[in-house]
Amino acid sequence: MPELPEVETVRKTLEPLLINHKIIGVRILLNKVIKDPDILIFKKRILNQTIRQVQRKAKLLIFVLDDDVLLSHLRMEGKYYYQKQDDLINWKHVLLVLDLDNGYQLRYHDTRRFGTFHLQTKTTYQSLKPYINIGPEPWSQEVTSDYLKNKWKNKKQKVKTALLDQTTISGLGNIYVDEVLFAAKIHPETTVNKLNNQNLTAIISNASKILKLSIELGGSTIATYTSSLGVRGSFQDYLQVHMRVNQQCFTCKNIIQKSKVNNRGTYFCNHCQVKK
DNA sequence: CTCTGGTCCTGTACGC
DNA sequence: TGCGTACAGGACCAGA
Repeated sequence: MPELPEVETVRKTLEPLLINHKIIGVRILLNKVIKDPDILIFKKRILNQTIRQVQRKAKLLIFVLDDDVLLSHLRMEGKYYYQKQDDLINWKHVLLVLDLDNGYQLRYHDTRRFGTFHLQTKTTYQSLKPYINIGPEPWSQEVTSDYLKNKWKNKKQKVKTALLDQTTISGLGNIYVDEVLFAAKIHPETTVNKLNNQNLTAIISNASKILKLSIELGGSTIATYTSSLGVRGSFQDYLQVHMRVNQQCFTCKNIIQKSKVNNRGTYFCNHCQVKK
């Protein structure tokens, strides 16, 4: 589920619950979710640190502790539950548990087991993976049509693929890229070196607009069977193309198409979105 | 260097 | 009902 608006919704929900609570226990039920440091060091270092803030960059959650930051990436299916130690839960897909000093637990749940954690020091994490690979968010001052033109001038990548690459513009995933390209009237298979100034400006402004609107609406909830923290957004009701194959385009009434672009399901209107 | 496709996983939907 | 297959919102990595 989680692209930038969904992760922001999780951040906003978690921060007031966790702030100023100390981690007094840690349980790791699947070792491979901890990318660094080694498990034993991870457990020892995180213990007795207090959660001071919950931040976010693009899709990466950043739990700011006393000395370290805990970086959490939800990938496809990661969710958090905040429950008392004896509250019932289906433990099958819980991969990590933090015990807090107020009797509650923060439980990380991930059916597909793609999520990742890094514990790094506050002073260095911004120059290390995974943070360093995350480019600016669409509303960053840095993101201008000249910036994109420079990044893309010699590239033959399809624009859909280029926008999923988090190093140039961050925060968009498969849903929002389809929506941004529809709003910008650009066909997803257009190669990025063919985009003109107007196209680039339209990508930036629509990416900002769509992500901000979705944040206001609590993100999108698509095919989410378990609600984590009661987080259910409503942006899915405003989707123009994503998940609308064989339905009529709201703009021109032609039929929405679905194809694969670099192996990702891609929805578009081939009348409104002209290929260059 | 750029770009593509496979891969990590489990669960669900759908066709036969 | 059962089985096989395709697919799912992300990102990394090998290899062309």
